[in-house]
Amino acid sequence: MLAAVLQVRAGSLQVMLWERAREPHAHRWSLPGGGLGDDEDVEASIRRQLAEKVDVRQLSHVEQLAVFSNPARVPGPRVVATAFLGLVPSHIDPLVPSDTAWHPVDALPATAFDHEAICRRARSRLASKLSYTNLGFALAPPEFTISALRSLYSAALGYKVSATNLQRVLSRRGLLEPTGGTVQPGPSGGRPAALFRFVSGEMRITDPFAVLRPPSARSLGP
Amino acid sequence: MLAAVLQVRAGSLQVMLWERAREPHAHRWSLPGGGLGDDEDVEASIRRQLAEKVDVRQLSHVEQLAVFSNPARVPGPRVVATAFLGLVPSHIDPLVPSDTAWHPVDALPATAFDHEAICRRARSRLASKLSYTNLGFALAPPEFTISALRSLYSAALGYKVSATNLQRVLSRRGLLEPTGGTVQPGPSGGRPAALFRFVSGEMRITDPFAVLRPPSARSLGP
DNA sequence: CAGGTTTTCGCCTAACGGTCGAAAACGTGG
DNA sequence: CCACGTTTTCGACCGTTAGGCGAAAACCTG
Repeated sequence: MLAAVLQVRAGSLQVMLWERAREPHAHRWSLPGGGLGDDEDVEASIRRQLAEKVDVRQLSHVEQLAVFSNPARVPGPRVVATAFLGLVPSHIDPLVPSDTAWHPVDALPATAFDHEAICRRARSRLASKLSYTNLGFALAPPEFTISALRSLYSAALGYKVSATNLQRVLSRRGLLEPTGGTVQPGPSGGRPAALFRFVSGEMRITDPFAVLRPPSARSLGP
Repeated sequence: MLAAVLQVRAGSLQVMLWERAREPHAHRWSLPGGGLGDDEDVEASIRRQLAEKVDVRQLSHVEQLAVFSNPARVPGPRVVATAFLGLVPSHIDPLVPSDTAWHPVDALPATAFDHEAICRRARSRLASKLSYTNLGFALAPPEFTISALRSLYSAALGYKVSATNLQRVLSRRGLLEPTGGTVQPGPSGGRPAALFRFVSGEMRITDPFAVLRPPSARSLGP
């Protein structure tokens, strides 16, 4: 039971790690996690484990990633880890214990065990799902401007995206909705930016390729 | 450690199940699987378990599906199951033990535990991946006609697909290649069908939405 | 009010998928 | 051996989508 909790912080995608005090792998950085209790499923368990590090109500999304089970992944007796991906919206700054800190995913410190591989999997899962789902809602605050959303996507994906296209694509899929409000421009001026929200907090997938879908089941309405 | 092994047989997507002889859930149908050994990872383990049912060399694809961990999913002490999706190409008819048989996924017999839910997950994963990867290679024989491929896709997806479109889409993505050979028409006549193959046996994904991809990283060639 | 900045919007083009119908290439029956 | 049915293949057309660009809108400062 391990979780890579990701958040866009200061313009880069970061992961929550804690520094191990004891062997094995003392002073290396490790993903939060722990053992499975008798009366809980893995989802409940990872939420319980994460509660020791952050307020779990701040987690906007949690999903299974994969099972890591190499017999040599940790020294000593074999430990099978079910890895999770967790997301925190960018407007929140969770209070974390003193042994815990955020690290940019493309500049990780020395990590324990196979946790770097798990982080890579989490990044890649997030990047994929940003493209064909509305998972962006889990990274973004309730309301945001298009340029703010653009920087979130850029940070999470690792490359620049076009604000024009981002807005058009998400709108056409029916995922984005204007709130009506606007935001005051910065000290350097500029047109006030309009505020948007994601239309629902549930996960919705836009079927990647309609390829061979029956005409009735097309992705969206007008 | 459980696997839903799927194959298109007689025009429908079917799953390999074995009939339980003993309690609990005697006479109900169950997915093959078993416990994890000390010196193997979960992939190796599920292949070892499946070897008791089929020749594992006939498995064209195996991947992790999800962890099923509801404390009440099986009676008695809690069992956490890592579920897998396995695929067998349609030209093979594996020899299976006498307690084992294939069942159409949309007409399952009485199943044991939560195995029906696992089958549903396997179906849905297969359907998704057929749309945005070249996973079709794992369902199809080495060479096939477009209409044969069309019926494979139709069976696996659960709805009719267009042969014209299937060929164009797969070709455009660079996944399909003509072998040059043709097939004799049936007794009722018709133009001889050309033979095709998938260009490589490895898994390749066609990125769903280029949405915000840098121009360089576009999906395909010329 | 002129110049700079940021956001928004419309237009153009290329690519993709859905559909249709014609043409190709075979068999069969008269 | 020729007309007909059958099956596959291919080209054409159309609507939708995404990428890119540039103009216009709306604000700031000096």
